Parts: sequence; C-alpha cells; structure tokens
Amino acid sequence: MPELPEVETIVSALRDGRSEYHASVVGLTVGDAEVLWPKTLAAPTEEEFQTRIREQMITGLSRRGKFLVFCLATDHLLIHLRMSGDLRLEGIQDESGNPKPFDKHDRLALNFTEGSRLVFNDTRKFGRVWLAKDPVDITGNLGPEPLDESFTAQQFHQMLTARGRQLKPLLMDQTFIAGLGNIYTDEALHLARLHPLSQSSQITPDQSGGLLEAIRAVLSEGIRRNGASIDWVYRGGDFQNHFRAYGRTGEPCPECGTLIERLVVGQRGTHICPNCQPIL
DNA sequence: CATCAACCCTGAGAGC
DNA sequence: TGCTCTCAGGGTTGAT
Repeated sequence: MPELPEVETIVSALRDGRSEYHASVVGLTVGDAEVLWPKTLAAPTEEEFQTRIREQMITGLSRRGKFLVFCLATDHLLIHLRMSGDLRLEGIQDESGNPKPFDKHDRLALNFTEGSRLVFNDTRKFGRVWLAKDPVDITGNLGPEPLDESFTAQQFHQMLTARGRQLKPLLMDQTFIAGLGNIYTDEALHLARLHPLSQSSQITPDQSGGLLEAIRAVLSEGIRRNGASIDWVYRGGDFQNHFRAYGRTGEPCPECGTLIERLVVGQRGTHICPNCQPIL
C-alpha cells in the first residue's frame, strides 16, 4: 500500500529518471489522454480533462502527503495511488512500431508528444486523478508533513493533547498529519513504545517528542530502502524485510523477544509487542 | 468532536 | 481442478 515513503520513491524516481523509469517526465508534453476506467478521474469531467490537459508540458513533480503533484504549464495533475495504484513510463509503440496494448488493470494514460506515455495502473480501482488550477483545492485539508523540519515536537505535542482520540486512528488521519498509513503507523508506535489505543490527550511531552522522532525514523528508513513492497504490488523496495511489528503476528519482537500480537484498531489490522507497548 | 459501519473493488487464500 | 466464501486495505460518507 503506497504510503509516504513509497510515494516519495516513485516521485523522485519519476522526476530524476531513475530505477525502472529510465527517463524523467519533467519536460515532456502531453499530447492527449486516454481514460480507460472513468471513475479513476475524480475531477474535472472527462471531456474537460481531455481538452485542458492537451499540449501542457510537465514542469515539475512533487509530493504532498500521499499525493503525487505534477506541475503542468497552466494546471496541476494530482494522483492518489490508494491501495494498489502504480505508474509506468513506457513507449507508446513496441519494437515493431505497433501500438503497445494496455495491461489488464490500466486505468488512465497520458500520451506524450515525445513518444512515451505515463500509465496509471490500479488493480483495485480505488486510486484517483485530479486536474486542478490550484493543488491546494485538493490537498488543502491535509495535516503537516512529518518530515518538514519546521514542524516541531512542541507543535506535535500541542496537536496531540488538543484531541481526545486513540493514537493510531489519529496518526492515520490525513488531516491530522499527512502521509502515514497502516504500516508506518504500526512501525512508529512500536519504535516509540506506545500503545495504539492510548489516548492522545494523555501523552507526555517526552512521549510526543519520541513519537515524532520515531515517525521520522521509520519514514526515513522506508525512503532509504525505496519503500516497502507487499502483497503483489512490487516496485523494488525492500523495507518489508525490516518490519519491527507490522505483519509479524506470532514472531518475536526485535527488542525483547515477546511474540507480536495482532488486534483491530479503528477497523485496521494492528500489530504490537504487548511487552514494549503497554497500554497507558 | 469521537466512534463506528458501510462502501468502493479485486485477488489471494481457505474450505470444500 | 474449480467452486464459493471471506477478508484486507485508504479514504469518504453518513449515522450515532
């Protein structure tokens, strides 16, 4: 499931033309778009999308939370990969000069005038694409970026204690803090030795500081390892081989050897060490 | 404001 | 072999 580190990995590779993307998308000009699964396009209408995106050059690419933000000449293209979304950059034609057929779960494609295309593939059809003048229209309700150095432990503590919620659902709330999903939340809580059901209002300044450090540590490690590849969505990362708690039910905790337990918190499968993460 | 359930989808894995 | 059933998972929406 693409979370902040997976999106960051894709964004930086696509921008710099690294790994499976052998060229950068920056500088390419959109010829036309093909919408293969209409619900993928969140806004505007398909008709308006087609006419507006035509002849726009990609001038930059960045990330906000789990959104990819493509800066175009006069618009912004935003993509949220949700559960199973992925992006592919490939030639429009095969070696023989024939049009390359789409794969089974391809949902939307941008054909570039340079002869390549960017294909959005999404098995589960949860991913969405927007075209907007101002990206803030889409991302405006997101919380702060956890890796932003101007975001301080004092602010974080103030935010946590201002709310009365269970820690895990609060951390996964994108309007509270942007970019954390199920995997990195479990990993950060384990590293910070905090229980996912603990009340945010009860957290001490030290614990808030430790939690922010832990969030930054697991996100940074995820980015360094090019993200995690789990289920059948494989894109080259190897953070999945270094999980502390996530998906390790019945296996020993790396800190103390106690067996990792699975519980359900806020409708999400949750993994904890009952010894390292006592309930407050 | 917090919590909870339903919904959107598909493929994997279990059970038969 | 192949059928049916259950479930995960991010985010949105609506009910309590």
